[in-house]
Amino acid sequence: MPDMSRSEDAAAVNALRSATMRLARRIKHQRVDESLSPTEMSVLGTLSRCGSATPGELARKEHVQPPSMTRIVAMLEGKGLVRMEPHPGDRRQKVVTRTELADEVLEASRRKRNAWLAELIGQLDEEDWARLRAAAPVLEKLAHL
Amino acid sequence: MPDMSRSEDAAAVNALRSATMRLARRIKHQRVDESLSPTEMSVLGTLSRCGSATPGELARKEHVQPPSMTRIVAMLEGKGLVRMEPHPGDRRQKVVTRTELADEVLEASRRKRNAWLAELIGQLDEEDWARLRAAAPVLEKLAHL
DNA sequence: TATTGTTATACTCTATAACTATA
DNA sequence: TATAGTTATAGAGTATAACAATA
Repeated sequence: MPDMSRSEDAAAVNALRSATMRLARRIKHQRVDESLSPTEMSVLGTLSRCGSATPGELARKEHVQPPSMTRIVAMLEGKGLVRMEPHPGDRRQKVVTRTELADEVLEASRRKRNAWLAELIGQLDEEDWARLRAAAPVLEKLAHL
Repeated sequence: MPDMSRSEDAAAVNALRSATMRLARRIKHQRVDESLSPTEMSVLGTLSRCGSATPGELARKEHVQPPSMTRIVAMLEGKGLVRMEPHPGDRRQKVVTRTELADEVLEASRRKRNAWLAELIGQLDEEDWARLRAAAPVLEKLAHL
């Protein structure tokens, strides 16, 4: 396991943190649909990963309070991006499912952001890109830990 | 230069984008001072990198409208985190400078986030960490392009 | 006349508290 | 009595429009 008492390692952690934050901020600016708030997009992303979910589950996953999720989900439903269905077996709950339109919006968003990032990466040399490519799966692992 | 027509490269770009966004979101949650908004912290970070700046410059760098920056800077001044001085040579403008207290807050924030990230990285094996360490400077380069 | 910064005002997003329906 | 979701209301953060001071 890595030993953070080494100062080069501490410096690498610092570089990683700072670069990740800054890069993420720039990626976030690349929005395909200005009419969807970041959280609304994020909810669609969560639904894409997890399939369907109840409003309560979504609120917990997005770190948002239940009343806020009520509003967000109602907005998404109004835009035709999710469907609300009764929960089978518990009539208090509801099930939120994304529509095909939502998949299209998500795909368009991914495409735009990937294109922007690819453009940026195009300015690196082969060696740097090879290092980045090797680290991509590690970053993914880290993001899911 | 990288060739994005290769599908493995496109997949790596996608992984990079998604992992960066998710990791950044988790780092952002590690806040040392709940009384400072993300943008306020960000302004302090900008002042730390660029030294002093006028409200107009800060508004452009933070992608915020001038009236919003007026409010933010006033808030930071009220908290003793920045000083406002007259601009030498143009009496319309002002110069915003961070205080020593701001440096302390920034340092504490960096420490907390680095510690959190180091903890996460501690769960990787040596090989993964070596890949990540090698990519850190490339990510930095990318974030500043 | 153009530019910098501010004031006044409105909108968006989210939170807390109180309520309804179901378990 | 506890839980899922909603309604009502308030607060934070940002935007646009109109204004003052200076270039």
